[in-house]
Amino acid sequence: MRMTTQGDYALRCILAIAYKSAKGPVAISRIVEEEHLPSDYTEQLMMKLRHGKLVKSVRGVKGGYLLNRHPSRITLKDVLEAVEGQAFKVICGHKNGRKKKMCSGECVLKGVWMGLKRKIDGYLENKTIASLMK
Amino acid sequence: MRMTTQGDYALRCILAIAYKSAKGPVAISRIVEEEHLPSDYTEQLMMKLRHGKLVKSVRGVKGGYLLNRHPSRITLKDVLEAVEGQAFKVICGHKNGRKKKMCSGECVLKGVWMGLKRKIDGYLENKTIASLMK
DNA sequence: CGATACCCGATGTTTTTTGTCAACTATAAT
DNA sequence: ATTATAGTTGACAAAAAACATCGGGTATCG
Repeated sequence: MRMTTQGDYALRCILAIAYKSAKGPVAISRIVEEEHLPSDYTEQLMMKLRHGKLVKSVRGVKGGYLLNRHPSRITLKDVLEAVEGQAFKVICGHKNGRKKKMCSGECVLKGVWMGLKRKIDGYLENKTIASLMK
Repeated sequence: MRMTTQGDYALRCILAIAYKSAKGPVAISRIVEEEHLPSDYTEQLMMKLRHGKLVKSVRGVKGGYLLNRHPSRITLKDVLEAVEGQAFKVICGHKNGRKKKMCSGECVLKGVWMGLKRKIDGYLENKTIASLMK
């Protein structure tokens, strides 16, 4: 099990915007410089955050990104889901010949993994961008 | 964030051995058939479990694997660490030009990720093979 | 000795993750 | 209006991780 840099990057971006958007939109170029992130990749992530309604964009000169709601109403889970689909993906199953066969109800492990997922989701739901800013 | 099939497979194997080793060692061939796992790959995983001292092997005809300690003393974390190094790997950092620069102390996110790691490890430490057998 | 089953290193394939590129559109400032 | 800035979009490429296979070994039982 491992985390992805995607999630880490996305959180850095959101956090940077939360801190610096008081006087207008924050441009990707600025985030990228200050956080030392790969610029085109970051752009993609910002797109996902926008599609996930976590940020809104302003185009043109002086443009950039703003948070779409108050930092206290954006959880880490929201951010990770926006860029990764799910904060934690359970892949419980095995190959049976050629086709993948997912676990059925009787599978003990499925329960374990889902329990873990709940734990992880719970942790991430209870941390907001605002809570990281203190 | 996602889990790996490796971890899932390894747990299935350990569980299968726990259930079936009463009358002697359990062969990989048997586990592989009953659990529908890829056989050579499973062999690799069993090797890792052996190096991690979770199982012991018996060679030759009628050979196979046995648990190296009581199911109640093998946690899921033990198993995952044996095959994956760490149950949950934190990759907190970013590229700065060419060289990777890891987070320093001031990094807020590092704390978040480490907190999550603790949560995950805790969950996995508190589940034993025995507890899955009920 | 022969059949079984673990041992082990090397190699190959697939998928996911990470990163790059180029052409486009909207906006502000001049 | 023109130009520079900055987001939009989709396709592509590289790297890493995960998943899997292969082949030649060694130990043990019958």
